[in-house]
Amino acid sequence: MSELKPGRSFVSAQQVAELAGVSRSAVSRTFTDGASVSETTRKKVLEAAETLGYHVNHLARSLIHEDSGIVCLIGADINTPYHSRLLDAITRRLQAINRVAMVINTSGDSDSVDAALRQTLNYRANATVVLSGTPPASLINTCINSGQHVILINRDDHLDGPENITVDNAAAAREAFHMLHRAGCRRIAVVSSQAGTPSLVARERAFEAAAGEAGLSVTITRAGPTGYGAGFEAGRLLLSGSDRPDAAFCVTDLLACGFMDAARVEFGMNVPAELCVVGFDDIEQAGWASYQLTTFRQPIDQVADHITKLLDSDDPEPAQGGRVCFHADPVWRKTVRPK
Amino acid sequence: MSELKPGRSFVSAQQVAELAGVSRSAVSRTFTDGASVSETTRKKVLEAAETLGYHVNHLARSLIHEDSGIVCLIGADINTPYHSRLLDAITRRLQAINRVAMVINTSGDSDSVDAALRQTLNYRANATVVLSGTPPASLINTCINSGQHVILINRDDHLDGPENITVDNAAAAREAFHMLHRAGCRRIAVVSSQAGTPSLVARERAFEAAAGEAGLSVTITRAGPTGYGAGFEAGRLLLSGSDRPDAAFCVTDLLACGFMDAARVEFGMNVPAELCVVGFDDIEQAGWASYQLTTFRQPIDQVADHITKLLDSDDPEPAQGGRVCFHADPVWRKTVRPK
DNA sequence: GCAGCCGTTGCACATTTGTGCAAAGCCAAA
DNA sequence: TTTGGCTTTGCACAAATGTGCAACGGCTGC
Repeated sequence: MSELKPGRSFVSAQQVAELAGVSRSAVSRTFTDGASVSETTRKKVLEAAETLGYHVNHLARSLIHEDSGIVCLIGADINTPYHSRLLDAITRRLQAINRVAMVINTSGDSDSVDAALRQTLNYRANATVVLSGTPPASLINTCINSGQHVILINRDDHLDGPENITVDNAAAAREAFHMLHRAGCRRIAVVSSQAGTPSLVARERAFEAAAGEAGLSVTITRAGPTGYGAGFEAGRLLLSGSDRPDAAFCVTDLLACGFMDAARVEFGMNVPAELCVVGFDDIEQAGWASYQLTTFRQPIDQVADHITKLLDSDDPEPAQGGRVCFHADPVWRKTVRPK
Repeated sequence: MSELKPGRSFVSAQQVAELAGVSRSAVSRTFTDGASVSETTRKKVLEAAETLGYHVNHLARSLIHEDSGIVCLIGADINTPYHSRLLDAITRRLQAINRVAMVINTSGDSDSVDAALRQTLNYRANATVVLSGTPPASLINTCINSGQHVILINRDDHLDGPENITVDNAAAAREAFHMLHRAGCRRIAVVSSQAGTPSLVARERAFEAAAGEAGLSVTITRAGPTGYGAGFEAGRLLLSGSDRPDAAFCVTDLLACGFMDAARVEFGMNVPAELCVVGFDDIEQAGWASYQLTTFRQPIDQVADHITKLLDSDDPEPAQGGRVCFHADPVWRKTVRPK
């Protein structure tokens, strides 16, 4: 008879079996879908499990199956509106398909992406979703060789091997330019950040190229990290000069909010009469009455759905790897003049 | 000789041992701190592990030690500024003490807190931190009996057993009243939500009580869930009447932002000249130039530090269970008239 | 050269679970 | 009653790891 002191550690199937008067196998089969147990023993086992507070040890279960049920989400800046919404959408869907999310926060030191990917491997995660940051290729290969899914979001590097989910930043940025151009804007600024993320760079480049095709040149300002403060600072710099821009494409809604606040509070400007603004992401604040920001909606639900499809083993027709690209649709609000 | 096809599954210590020409024990000891291995075999093992892409299986390791290194974070609305910041702070610190965070999102169905707590037990989590929601007492007891830490944040129920971390909502709400009262406000509204969370209720009650002591009565409006939209709606309702309030205590910054926007955009009111506003949480947006909201700062870092202290086994003097209460300090900005 | 000591190594067992295989039990039909 | 078939059950092994114990090797001091 095993020790039965209830106060210290987890209950094992052995203890349940002894209390129920059956073999440990019977306990195991009771908690395994599709296994053969008679109704009477099942009942005895469930009752014993209930009184002892037994819960199947998924760690041990994962030793046998190759499926741990764990999905690692690696990302930085998860306190940011866009990232936290993405995290919310993904975790919710993962639970719906019986996976559990392990979140690794790579804000802070730069080499922590390495450590994060190693954790992923240590815990035999079923898949790894990289929301931001640049993981070293060697570790990615280890993940894939070990049979893990690796899903990169908004990374244009690492072409082969991992599954890539991207947003068509270039198309949206071109569309942003034409929105502003059609509104009559000719002195257009681009407000970006010093982060240099592939997404942000793609938006800058495509916007600049579209402007070039229309015979316009743009000035790009990168006043700090991708956030409200950098947008505000960019506004202060750009609008204090003699030839103010009449429009700005902010590569992020947070930058746009900061930029608009600088324009209105520091310079008393009227948006969109004197200054048109277009953002990117469609964070919640973009819809607030103080901003009413015209922007592009990140296809967060589509991205999360696609991840689900990649990982759901019960899906009749699971999506296959490679590259997927979703479109970011414009959201018309009030920071661009109509017509 | 084990199968050595690299393309399918995880590498085991056995395979590393065979390649390095040592026993499996030597491999295990190489990756165990403080175990006795000679420098030469350690080197051979590390080299073999590197070429094969070996990573210690933490699941198997956790079978032996009782320490899985996993900490479950259970919460809803993680896309909200306050919750996402809390999540960010906690995950960051957990990694610093070699724990990994498993996030369970309980937005959605109401009974998902049960399921979340069961997951916690299934994965033998070292500890469970409940950020929001009301877990059933029976499951909490199972967690504690199994040797888990259970940490409840901002829950005033469940007094014994789990460790409680709370914020002194009542003191802050009283202070909020006196700030408004001293500013000369006499027709004060309380803007709350239909959520009925213990924190929110505590703020409402304490504010109302403080007003009562000063001989004032307040009207409480609950126009929807705890968010910008409900604050906006509350503003619309409260300010359209004939006797407008001259101040509002919003139990959340999000509500305050919505309320202010309604006041300014829908009614053209001037804050703080005609209307003083006090919020709670000190989310990032409270500091934006458009709001400059006077509010109370959630002691997020203190809470996260305390959790760390509770869980860090290396800590020389770990904090002991029971109840801890942190103070929410006022942050003076510009939505309350000075003097 | 030999005894003693210390660092290193391998064997075997422990952790918890799922499952193939064979035995056993049960029910019905002949 | 016996036989056949089907369900249920227990044994034993598998998964990957940590570790106590004993053995082994090498080094040093006498």
